[in-house]
Amino acid sequence: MLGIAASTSRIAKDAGVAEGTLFVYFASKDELLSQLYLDLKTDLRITLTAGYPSRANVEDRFRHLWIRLIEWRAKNPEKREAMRQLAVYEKITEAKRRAEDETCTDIQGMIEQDLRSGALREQPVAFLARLMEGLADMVFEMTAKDGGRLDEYSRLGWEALWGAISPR
Amino acid sequence: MLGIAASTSRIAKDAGVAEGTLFVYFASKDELLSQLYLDLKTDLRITLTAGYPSRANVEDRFRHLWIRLIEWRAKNPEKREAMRQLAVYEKITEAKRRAEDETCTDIQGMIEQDLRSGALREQPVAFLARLMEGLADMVFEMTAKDGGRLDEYSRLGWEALWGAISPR
Amino acid sequence: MLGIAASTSRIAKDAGVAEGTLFVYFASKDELLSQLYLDLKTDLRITLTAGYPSRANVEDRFRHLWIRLIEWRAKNPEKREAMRQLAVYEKITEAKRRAEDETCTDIQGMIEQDLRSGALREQPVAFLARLMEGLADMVFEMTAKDGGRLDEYSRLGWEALWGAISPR
Amino acid sequence: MLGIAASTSRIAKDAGVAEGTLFVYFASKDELLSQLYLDLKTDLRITLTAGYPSRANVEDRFRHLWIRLIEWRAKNPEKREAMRQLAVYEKITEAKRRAEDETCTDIQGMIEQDLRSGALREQPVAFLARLMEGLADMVFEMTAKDGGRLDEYSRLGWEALWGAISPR
DNA sequence: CATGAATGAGCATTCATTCAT
DNA sequence: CATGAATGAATGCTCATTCAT
Repeated sequence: MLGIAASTSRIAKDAGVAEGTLFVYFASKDELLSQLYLDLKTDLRITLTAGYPSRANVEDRFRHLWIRLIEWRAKNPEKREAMRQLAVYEKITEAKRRAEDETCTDIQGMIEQDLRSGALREQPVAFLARLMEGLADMVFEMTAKDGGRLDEYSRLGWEALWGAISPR
Repeated sequence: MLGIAASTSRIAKDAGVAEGTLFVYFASKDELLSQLYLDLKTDLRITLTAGYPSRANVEDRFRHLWIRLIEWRAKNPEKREAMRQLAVYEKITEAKRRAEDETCTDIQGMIEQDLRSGALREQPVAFLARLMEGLADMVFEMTAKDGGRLDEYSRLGWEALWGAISPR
Repeated sequence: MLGIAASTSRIAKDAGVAEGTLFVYFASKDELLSQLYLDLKTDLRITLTAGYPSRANVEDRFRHLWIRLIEWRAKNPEKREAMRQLAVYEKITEAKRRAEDETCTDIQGMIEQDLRSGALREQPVAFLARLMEGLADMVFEMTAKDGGRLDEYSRLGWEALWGAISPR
Repeated sequence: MLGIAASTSRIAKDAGVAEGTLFVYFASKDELLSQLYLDLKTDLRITLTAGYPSRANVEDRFRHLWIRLIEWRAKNPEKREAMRQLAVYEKITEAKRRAEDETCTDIQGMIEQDLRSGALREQPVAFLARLMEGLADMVFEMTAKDGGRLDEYSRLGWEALWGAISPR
């Protein structure tokens, strides 16, 4: 497992190194988890950004981000689970702040124009970013409960997202 | 702290009882946490339901729920933090299922009519409930970061929520 | 279970009294166990003594004791198990000493004459008593392993016993 | 103490290692106790076997085993006490089975011929092995009570043993 | 006397971290 | 730098014992 619960010995074994080696590179387990969190976030950001249709209209551009986000989670359930656990782990606050800064900077560049032009409801970028995450969470939770139908819930999530961020 | 991370000895001390006393009432720590989760959820549900304006239009009725939800969290930050941690704790699944059932049944009664009449976008009740929760999370996270301005973010959250659940 | 491992709460429940009541009658668990040990030993001694054929020859008299002993164990496996556990429990030494005194006094009366007349090999009564116990243990262990055949092993045990205590 | 009653922290302290170190080598306390039991049994078997006079007559050969057994116990009272406690501990059954198999295989080789030739009364090897053990127990118990005189009781024990296993 | 809720010392076990090699 | 054996503080849990009712 990639989560907090994994012991350092387990992590070391999975990584194919000795237990002590971990502490050559990370001063503590929390530092290791911080780095893991940052890596996961970077991995996700790269995925979202790749092939971003800069020239499309705002709805299509957001739909692109949404679809990529759903795909990434569908393909990397264990990474998502790890992120979910790390997100509520208090001892890596600094890493979370940095990760959010980076995510926001990324998205900021993509939508600055839209916010100014009124194509999106006025709102903080961080709020918008979290909204996407939260809705994606829901999509997968609902899917897990029903035992399938990801497409259906993905569409539902998109509608909620677009309704929430677009102007009336 | 009221969260998972708290050791039994810490919980006992906070509760003003001996460590062993905990296990007189709960067979295990997980059972204790399950009960805590159910209690917190019930506490919240009662708050939301109190004074519900059954006769108002759907938007006003939802705004009531939203405002109550924000108020509850503002007044009980430690309860909210506990719920957040418990929500990602896997060993109390059964308790979570029951809690959700109860929440959904509650809300179901309130909005069944609206879903049928088209006053709300068609969507699972569970989805809608989680959406409210998720948005409330965001409101407080943003507030915490900015160091205040709850009113502002509460309004922003409400707009996103209403945009997400009402028909276009 | 009647053994040491049983908790006081379990013992109390089995006895149909409240947990606290135990300590009205016994100052501590060890005292309770001591009394249990003495009671078990007395129970056994009574069984052995009942119907003792005082007038028979020494071999028949011992065979009587042996058969009774085997029967008691066969009928009361849980009592025997309790005694076995108590026998290696260090904190009830005093009770064990007393129990042995009583057992020996009993047997002493039965065989004093035989030891003096040379009908039995010269040996301490305690030794002889323990020999019977030890051989009975063996009989049941072997039987348990083989899954039956108590008669067979009982006969084997008797032969060993008689060989061990009778003069050459 | 080397027995079951000893806590892991006590065992660790006696062994001169940290508490955690114990669990590097043994998955659980029961595994530790199992290994301890096997080691003790092996230690004893080696002692008994060393210098066994294969060519002597059956009585002398058995007397050799008996004397060695008494000597081992006299020299290693704490080992004997540990074995006595472990013998009634149910959670190491597998270890006990293996230990007995090994002991019996050992003795079997020594006396197979004698059983067949009628130089020994017909009986299971396990029975015979336990008989020796039980008698040795008695010898030491009696000695402990009287405060000495091991020689005297050892002789008495031997006579009982030989009477019990040799043909009439 | 009888009760049983409350206690807290004690237990086996885990695991992040250290350090001699 | 890399290793992995050793560490010991911390954890969830048990249970003999106490004591107010």
